[in-house]
Amino acid sequence: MIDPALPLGTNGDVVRRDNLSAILGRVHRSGGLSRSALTSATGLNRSTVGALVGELVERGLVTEGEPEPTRQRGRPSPQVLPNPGPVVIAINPELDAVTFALVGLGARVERRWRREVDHPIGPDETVAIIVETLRQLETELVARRILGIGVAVPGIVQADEGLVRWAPHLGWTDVPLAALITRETGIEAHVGNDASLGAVAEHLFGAGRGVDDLVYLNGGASGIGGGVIVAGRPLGGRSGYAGEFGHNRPGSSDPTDRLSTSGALEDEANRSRLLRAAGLTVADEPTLRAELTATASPTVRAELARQRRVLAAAIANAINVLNPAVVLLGGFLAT
Amino acid sequence: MIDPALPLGTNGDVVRRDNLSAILGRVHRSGGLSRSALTSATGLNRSTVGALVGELVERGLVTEGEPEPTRQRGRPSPQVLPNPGPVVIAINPELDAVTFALVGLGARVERRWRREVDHPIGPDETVAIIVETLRQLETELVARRILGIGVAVPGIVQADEGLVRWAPHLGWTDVPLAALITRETGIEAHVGNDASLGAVAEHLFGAGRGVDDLVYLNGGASGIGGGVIVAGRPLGGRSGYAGEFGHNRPGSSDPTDRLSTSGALEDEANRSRLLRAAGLTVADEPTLRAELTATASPTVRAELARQRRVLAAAIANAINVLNPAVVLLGGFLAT
DNA sequence: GGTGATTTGTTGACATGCCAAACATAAACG
DNA sequence: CGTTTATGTTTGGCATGTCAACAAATCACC
Repeated sequence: MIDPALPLGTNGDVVRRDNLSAILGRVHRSGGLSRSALTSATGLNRSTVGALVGELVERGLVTEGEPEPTRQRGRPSPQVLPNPGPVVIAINPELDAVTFALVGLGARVERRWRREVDHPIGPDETVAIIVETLRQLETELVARRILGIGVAVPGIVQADEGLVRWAPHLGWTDVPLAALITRETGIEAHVGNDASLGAVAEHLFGAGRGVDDLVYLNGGASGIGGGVIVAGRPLGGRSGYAGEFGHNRPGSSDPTDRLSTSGALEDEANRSRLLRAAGLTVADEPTLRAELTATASPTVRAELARQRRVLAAAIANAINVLNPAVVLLGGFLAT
Repeated sequence: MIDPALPLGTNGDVVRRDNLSAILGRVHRSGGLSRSALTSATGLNRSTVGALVGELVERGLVTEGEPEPTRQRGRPSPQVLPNPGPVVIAINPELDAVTFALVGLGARVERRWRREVDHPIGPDETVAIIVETLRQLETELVARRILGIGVAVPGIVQADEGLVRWAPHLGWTDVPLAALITRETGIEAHVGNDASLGAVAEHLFGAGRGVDDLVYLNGGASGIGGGVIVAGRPLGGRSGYAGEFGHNRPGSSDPTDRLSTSGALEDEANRSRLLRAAGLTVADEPTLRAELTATASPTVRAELARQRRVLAAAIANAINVLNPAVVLLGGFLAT
């Protein structure tokens, strides 16, 4: 009883789940691969892989297809493909709209749509929109198997509890979002920080594929969010609040780099400062980008250079502490 | 073959090793606990725990002792104690001395001694000192079972390869230290960064006991080292270089807080600045501490306050990113 | 086109490790 | 001193992965 969080013992069931998960995970991430590839990738026995794949087929999670024509000798190995049936629903509530996506195994985005909103919406209204949207899709969804709902929230989230602690952008505080959604829809729901989930996505399917230690910084309209992958797993911290790079105060060699009183990264380097410097009021990302690359204005270029310096200092700090293999920038930071 | 670092499959052997390790780890960390406590802590079956403990007894790693008198009903459960026989040798090479310790299971430090050196020593000389010291202890050690050697190096270390990449303090570069030691002594050797290992120690036995997410900062004579525990495991980063807080440049609200050109934490907050402010040239930790607490000099107090601010900014950054449950300070930082 | 080499799926025997249940043991309670 | 309770011990059973032998499917070579 000294340390309840210490690793527990392992028993047979755990092994099976582990191996099923290893197989399914690989199929999901690769979008389909041969059984023999699975055998060598997992280090398991041929017969074991056969049994595991069989179980996944039975459960309707994968299908086996024709072997890919290969120029190799030997008996061809059938492709193990993600079953197109089961889907999850991905939801991203933002200030101006709620975005939905229907995602199948293999990370295939089947559909994607937005529900615009003309005013900031609270949790209840968000859940109502979700319920309504699902109802509209009922005929389509009834034939499918819905595995779950995942919500990416711009704010501080306690993922294991499904709790939105604080989403300043949306004006939410202490919302048990996962529980609310599950109650109204009957579907298992999970909640996460948008930037953390972005980091996971980049790690599994994006630019950080195959890299087990990465830092992901995403510049949104209202701030800078971050996600960290450590040893292939998302960095959560004590209660899942990790990755708040935006509130960091990076040191810079030039005091004039500092414009805000706080000195926090997201106060120094942000989109609205760029817009202001460029003389724009509102602009989507491509427009802003074009303006910034085209301009010859020394003011704009200076502001760009300043933000780059601040950002670089913040990233340098992160690299010192986390030693990631790559640092990925998203949103306006990419610009 | 998409991602070789992904989790492999699990088979029977892994389960057994895992469970033996779970039991031994708990006994080691607690210094001894009852079999029934092990059962509930691991979640394994009574009979399984019995078998596992039996195997560990057979291997000479634990012993079973008299049950502790308890006021409970029921058959008393025997204590599972670390076997005092096997030991590891802990080594910490520093600028002025090499420190050795003989540590048994249960983290009992049996002996500890220093070999002073009057000049900076290279890797070969260090290994020679180790060999010589072991030879002196031969009569004592021959009866014991030496499980391994662990070296805590002040510098950047690639732990999995046993490689010291860069130890500026010692002047070492790219030293395959573990291999050298193993070659000369025939004993399995492991190498790690001193601050990282310090973090692990605090996590398992010290102030961070029972806490799975912590940051440990250690102020030494020549800089600031850091170690991070994430989800109960040391944070390594891509190649084990993580935790270099000392090179971070924290932002501060007051530009006058910045004295060095680099702005790096260990250039701003360090021991020699404190010594200089206090008007001392050399002092051990207690002396310095006494001087600092006793003094009323405004210069000294200002310097203390300044270092505190810089340190606080650095820690705040770390908290934002890592969300640890605790931050531990060691060395002069504690002062 | 046929034959052999090669790779991989399939099947059944086997080993291993954990669990569950029945029993044994040792303490506290009344 | 019997009952209750907690826990060690033993036995049998079950799940799971491995191994070896065999079958199937492809390529290479003649």
